[in-house]
Amino acid sequence: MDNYPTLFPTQQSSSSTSASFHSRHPSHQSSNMIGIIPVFGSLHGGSSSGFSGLNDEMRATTSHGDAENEMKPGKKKENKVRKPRYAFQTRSQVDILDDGYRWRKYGQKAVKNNKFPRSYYRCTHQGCNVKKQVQRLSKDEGVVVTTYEGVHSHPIEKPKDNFEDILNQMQIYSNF
DNA sequence: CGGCTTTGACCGGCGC
DNA sequence: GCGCCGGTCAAAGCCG
Repeated sequence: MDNYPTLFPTQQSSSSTSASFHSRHPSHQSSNMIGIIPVFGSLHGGSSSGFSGLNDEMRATTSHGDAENEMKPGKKKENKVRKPRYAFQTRSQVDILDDGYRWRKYGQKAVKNNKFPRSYYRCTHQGCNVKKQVQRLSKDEGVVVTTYEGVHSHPIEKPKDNFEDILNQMQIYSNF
């Protein structure tokens, strides 16, 4: 199946699946991407990544999440399709970073070792099971970690064609 | 009036 | 077997 038509920051050719950070609310804060961590379904290694402090805080988030949606004991699907997971570390004053998609909040839980809660969002598009969770580091209040799970299979709901947005994307991509 | 946030309860897995 | 923990559901309320 074509579950994964496009991946994330692999190539710059797919601008549709990219993320354009812009706030819907009239609160324009300075958001500088200071780190991006592609998290795959292999966390068993443990110290495979060199993200010391950050990874330590995020371990609780990505600890037991490794495989696809259906992983039932006894009836494990041979589906080797693992859901891609990407963690974005962004410097922003606000938690809500609109990437162009429409998200619906479906939960909020307190995180251990963290004074700030974690918000769970889900793409409101029908058939799009992309999830995303936003967490703020207790150590650095100005750092927001956004973890995307899954890949969108539909165009971005863009309010309008803003060159600024596209420019913003390109800047983000050329940042690393 | 519709879509979305909120918030507590619930569930399944894992560790002890 | 029990309790903890992270993730999800769902009813009610809020806001445009």
